[in-house]
Amino acid sequence: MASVNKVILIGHLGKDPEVRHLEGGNSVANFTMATNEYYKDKQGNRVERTEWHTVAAWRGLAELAEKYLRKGQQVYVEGRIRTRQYQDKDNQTRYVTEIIAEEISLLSNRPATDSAQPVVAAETPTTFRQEPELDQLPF
Amino acid sequence: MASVNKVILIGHLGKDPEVRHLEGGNSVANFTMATNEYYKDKQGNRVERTEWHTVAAWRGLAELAEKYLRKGQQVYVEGRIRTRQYQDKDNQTRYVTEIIAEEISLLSNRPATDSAQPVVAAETPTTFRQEPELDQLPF
Amino acid sequence: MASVNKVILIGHLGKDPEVRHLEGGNSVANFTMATNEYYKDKQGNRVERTEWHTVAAWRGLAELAEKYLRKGQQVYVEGRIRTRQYQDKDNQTRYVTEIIAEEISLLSNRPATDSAQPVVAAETPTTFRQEPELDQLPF
Amino acid sequence: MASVNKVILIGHLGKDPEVRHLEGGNSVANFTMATNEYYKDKQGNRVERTEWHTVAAWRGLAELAEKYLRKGQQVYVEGRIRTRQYQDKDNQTRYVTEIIAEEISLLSNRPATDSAQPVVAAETPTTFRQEPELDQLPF
DNA sequence: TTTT
DNA sequence: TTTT
Repeated sequence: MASVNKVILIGHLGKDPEVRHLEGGNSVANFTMATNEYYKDKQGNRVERTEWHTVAAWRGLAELAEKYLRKGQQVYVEGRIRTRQYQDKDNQTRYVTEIIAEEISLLSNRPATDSAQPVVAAETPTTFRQEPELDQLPF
Repeated sequence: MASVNKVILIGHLGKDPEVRHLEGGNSVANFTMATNEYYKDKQGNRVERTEWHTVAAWRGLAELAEKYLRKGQQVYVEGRIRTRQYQDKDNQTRYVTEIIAEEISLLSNRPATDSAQPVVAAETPTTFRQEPELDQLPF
Repeated sequence: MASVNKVILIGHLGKDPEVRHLEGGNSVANFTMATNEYYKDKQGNRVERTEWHTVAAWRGLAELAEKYLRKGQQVYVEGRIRTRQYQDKDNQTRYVTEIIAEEISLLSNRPATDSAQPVVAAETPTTFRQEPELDQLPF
Repeated sequence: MASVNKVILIGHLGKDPEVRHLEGGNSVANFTMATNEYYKDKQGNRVERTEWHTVAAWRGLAELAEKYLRKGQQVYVEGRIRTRQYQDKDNQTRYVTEIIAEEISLLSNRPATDSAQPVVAAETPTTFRQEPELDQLPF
């Protein structure tokens, strides 16, 4: 029977997306997002913990991410968890967990202070969805 | 800026889907789903409350709902809330709130006792997504 | 077996919360939230549709809503769908669907232009959860 | 402003939960869950990919997980992503990503074939929530 | 590396 | 009745 693997994040981009164009014609944009948790320590002091998420946007979403996302923006990301394994330089198996984005929405328009111009014009679309891939079609 | 309107339901179908074919070529399947809440009343007794949800699946999803969903099945539905208004027979404005399905997954294969044959063959797809409509494309 | 009834909304408040104090000591805050959908009509024009959601926050969340939420703010609301029935003035049964809030987060600090002072100080908490009720405890 | 870090999984347990009792009185249950994706490869063949998720349930949820969860059961898990770093035996920094469970619901009652008796009696609660911790209280 |  |  079916399963569900869904992630919903709201946070700020830690850096501008980095886009790579792969052999075979695919492209992927990677960026990081911060979410914050707060708790009180044993002395009752407010403590903040930042969780950093690595997001990967493929194909059409990669291009939209490259065009519209900038460091510091507040975004909503919906996607799924994927853990890849690879061999490190010592030939040991390592794992990296990423969020594969399926939908990205802009929640704020404010770019990072070191980004020059306003990112998004007023009439710009603010929700982007991954076009359905073969692997999302019923079969 | 963007907004989000998302519903996630897991429950059992209250009846087989009813499909209507609209003028203009569109079709829509309607069914109901029950979710349950439990609480303790003031005497400490366990009380169960059933919430009934009306789900509408359009176009391609309507056909899949008609084909694969049966009363009693446990399903996962992801969608959005939509409230429509209409005039009742006394010409008063009334409102009805529905869940517009965007994804439906089968979590159990058990049909209602009054449904004759097994609903889903082993090799049947168990997750269905609405094909993207014009209103889901970035523009 | 268990069921799930979950709603996630991101949108702007249509009005300040209205708080009622019920006999029995309970309080409830009601407010509306807008979410927007876009689609292209048959002529290819961009059309916007606004969906209005009625949110109810009970007890502790009611007080936090009253204190921190204002018309125009962008908020994240997580909750569940509840449809109540009541008798209208002609003694006919009517239904109203609400979102019972379980978590509310402030995504923007900007109050409506007609709200006088800044709503939230820098050090203000920005995520509020409903304290667990009897009906949320395992039993 | 606030952020959101939410994960929703539906899948089957890969093994019985393993519970550790930590110094300081805390306990944690770890288990794995599988979710499946399907896609068609370039030859048009149906391919299945299994994603394995590591779930950690703390304190009260750990005890409930130990008592009610078994290999093979279908569960709904709601939680948040957490990546921890640690030093491996070669003193290199490594990362591991887990889902910290906040709610667990039983969707099926079927234990793994190698588990002896039925896991859950008919009247057993089937939804478990983490009791709110200090770090979940508004402050 | 974000944000308040 | 919100927002861009």
